[in-house]
Parts: sequence; structure tokens; C-alpha cells
Amino acid sequence: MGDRDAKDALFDGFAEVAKALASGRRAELIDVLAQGERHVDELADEIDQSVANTSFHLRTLAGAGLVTTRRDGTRIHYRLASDRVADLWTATRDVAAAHHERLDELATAYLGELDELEQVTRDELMRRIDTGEVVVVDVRPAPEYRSGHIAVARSVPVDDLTAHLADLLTDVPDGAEIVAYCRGPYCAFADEAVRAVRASGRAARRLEDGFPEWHRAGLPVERAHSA
Amino acid sequence: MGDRDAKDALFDGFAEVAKALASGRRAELIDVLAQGERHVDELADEIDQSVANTSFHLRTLAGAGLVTTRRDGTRIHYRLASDRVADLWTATRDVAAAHHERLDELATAYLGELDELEQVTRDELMRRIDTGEVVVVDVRPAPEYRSGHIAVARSVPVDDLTAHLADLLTDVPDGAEIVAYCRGPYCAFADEAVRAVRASGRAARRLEDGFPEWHRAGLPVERAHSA
DNA sequence: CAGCTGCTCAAGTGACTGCTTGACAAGGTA
DNA sequence: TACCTTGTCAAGCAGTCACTTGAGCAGCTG
Repeated sequence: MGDRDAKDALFDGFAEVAKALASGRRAELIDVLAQGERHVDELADEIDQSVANTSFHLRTLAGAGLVTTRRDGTRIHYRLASDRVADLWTATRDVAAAHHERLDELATAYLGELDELEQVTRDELMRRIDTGEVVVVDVRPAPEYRSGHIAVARSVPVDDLTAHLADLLTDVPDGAEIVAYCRGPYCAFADEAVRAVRASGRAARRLEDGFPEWHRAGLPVERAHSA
Repeated sequence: MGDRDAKDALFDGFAEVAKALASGRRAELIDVLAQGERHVDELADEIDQSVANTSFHLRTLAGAGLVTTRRDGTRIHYRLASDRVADLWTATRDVAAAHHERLDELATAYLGELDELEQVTRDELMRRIDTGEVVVVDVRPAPEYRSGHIAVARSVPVDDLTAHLADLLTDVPDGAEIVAYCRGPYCAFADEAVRAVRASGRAARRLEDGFPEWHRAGLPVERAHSA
């Protein structure tokens, strides 16, 4: 007890958890899985990798205990092992945002300039939902909406947005604003949606973060029965 | 904007932060630096590695933004970039504790059986400090005590414990208990101290975690002026 | 049963990591 | 000035990782 080999082995154990997140592709998987469970081809599609490689990364994550699986017929559904994993992912992003010297640049390259799109905080959105001044739009892919979403939100996946934009706009009362949300602060879907809505002349902003943060803040959600 | 390469680059950026923690030796460094700043040979000594290798790991951590340096004459002091890094370290340990299948085993191999040593929570220790029923002993190395410690604690580094045990015991009033603390929940110093004190027939327990957790909980500390 | 879908596994390649040794640079001291 | 201390850097080796291709296996469906 208390010797060097045992200490090294223990800290190597902690490092295994960090190692699981130490790949951009696995980080993307965690970001998607934080929305709810998904099966392998969907995940492969989300991260633009082969099914074999995605399967390999998922097994790496499972080996470190970050995700678990559930079989349903021929499909295997992966999900985060617990909310703690989502907390770890949030902590990683926070440290990167605060201390990684090039992160702003990388985020801007992916999301575009953020200053032009004023954001809505969770608290402000909650107040405006209560007073009915807002239409909340979930622009994530449909499976993510199905497995859980902000209570009053309607689903308009960003891929279908141009097709359904006219419908959406007719449902927005005068004086109300559209607020779009997606996976989190570094998800591009909401920004894309906000730009599209604004291009058609209506007011729109994005929520500052996404569904996982809303849910973990204890704000009202609707969840699928099985997920 | 919004394209695959930019998304990969952004998530690779997040992964760089995780990669920095993805080595047992670097994790040990973070655990030590969470106590306060230290210079390179001290750190090399703590993790039982060569100065060259320790310097290499520290530069890796600095490259990811997790630590910063301060020059003082010929010495270079390293410290955590902010409390966020300590939060990330805590989140990593929590996930490992909850989901890593062999972590309990590794922790037991290093710390010994925990059940035999009943632990004191922060809240309970705070109450007992107020009622004066307790002598709080900081068993970390002296530099860590100097850069910050629990307000009423006295320093008895575990290396010096056998030499100072008699002194310590004479200062403990009848009916009072010794509570030892060190770096955190996976630090062996406090357990070792508790066993030594108990072997001499006095009551002793360890604090459930360590100084960084106490400090971040906003409980009373004394800090060095310069650190 | 055969054939299909959904996923995993194995082998192979190029790139990176962790550690060692030994040389070197920056700053302080005599 | 020369010399010491402290820390970094470079080369080199063994081990590991990310991704590809192609094979294989479990469980449905006809």
C-alpha cells in the first residue's frame, strides 16, 4: 500500500478516462450522445466516419466506461453512462474556451462570427416562454428531438428548414421572436437556422447553449418514454 | 462556415485539452499543482520522474493551456491556469470513480481498505472546528501547506510524522480527535497518518477529500501572500 | 433455410507518445 | 570573466493510436 507502482496504476486509471475524450472524433460522439441514445450508423453519419471506425471509437469509449449499450433487434444503441459524463464534457469545453489559445479562432471558423447573432440566455428564454413572446424551435436531427426536448419546442431539423420555413413563419404571432436551439454552445445548427430566418425578414436569435444544459439546469423538458 | 473540416478542427481543439490529462504522470502533476504552485525539481520528485521528462510533461500541459509559469531567478514555478482546471480534474476523477470498472480495486491497492477508516465530511469537520473538539493536521509536504491550508490546521508533513508524533499527541486535549487531510480523496498521506496515530492509541480520522475541495467550497483558509 | 442488415474484429500502415541520455541555454554568483 | 544551478531541447527507441479494407458474426425476414 502507498507505493509508487500502485499510485502510478491509480493515476493511469484516471488518465484512461481522459484518454477516451482525447480524440476529436470521440469528442464529437460524446457531444451527440449527450442529446440522447443513438445507434451506430447514425453516429457514423454524424461524425462523417466509416461505420467500422465509429464502432472502434465507441468501443474505446465503452472500454473507459463513458458509454453503455442496449441491444434492440439488430441495432445496438449507445448512450452516455450518466450525467457525470456530460459534466466532464462540459468541464473540458470550459477549460478549452478559457485557456486554449486558438479556440476562439477555431470556433469562429466553424460557427461564424458570434457577435452578429445576439444570444438568449436560458433564464431569459424561460421568462419569455412564460409570457408567450417566443416560438422555440429545436433544429437538431429528429431522433434527438424525439429522445428529449425543451417542453414547448417544435421540431424543425435544420436540414428540412428551407422546406418548412414558410409554415414556421406563418405560425409565429406578430411581435413574437423565434429562438432556435441545438446541441450546445458549439453546435452550428442554431446559427444556421437563425441566419435563414433573418434572411426572410423575421426576428430570430439562438439560445446560448443547448438541450443538455437546459435539461441539467432542471428546466422543463419533454422526454420519450423509452429513452 | 459550418463545414466538416472546421468542425473536426474545433473538436480536435477540445480533444487537445483531454489529451493533456491523458497520461498518468500528467494527472499526478495536476493533482499536485491543485495544491499550489511548485517548481520543476519538486514536481519531478513528487512524480518520481527525471527532471527532463517532468519538464517535457509540464510543457505539454502548458501547450494545452492547463498550466502557466512564473520565473523567479533561476527557478520556474508552474501553477494551474485557473480553478476551471481543478474542476476538470475533479470531473475526471468523478467519472472514473463512477464508471471505470477497475478503479475501486486500484484505489484500494494504493490507499488500503477505506472502510476501516471512517471519514469526516467537510461539513462535519467545520462544525467540530467551531466547537473545538478537533485538532486538524495538514500532512502534505511543507511547500503545499505554505501556499495555502485550512485555517486552523497545523503542518505535520507525513514524512516527519514519526519524529513529531509525540509532540502532536501532547497538544491534543482529552476528548478531542485528530483529523488529518492532504491533497484529495485519492491521496494516501492522510490514511498513512491516521494509521500511525491510531497505532499510538489516539482517535483519528481523515477528511473525505482534501485542501482544494475545502478551498473551492468557500470554507476558511489561510493563504500565502505571494502565492 | 438462405439472404439481408447492423455491427464488430483483425491485419496493416503511417503517425504520434513516453521515456532515456546527453547537450545546451538562461540566469545568478564569485 | 568563469562557473554553477535550473530547466529545456534533440535524437532515438519501443510502444500505442487512428484509420482503411475485408472478413465474420448475430439476429431478423422471407
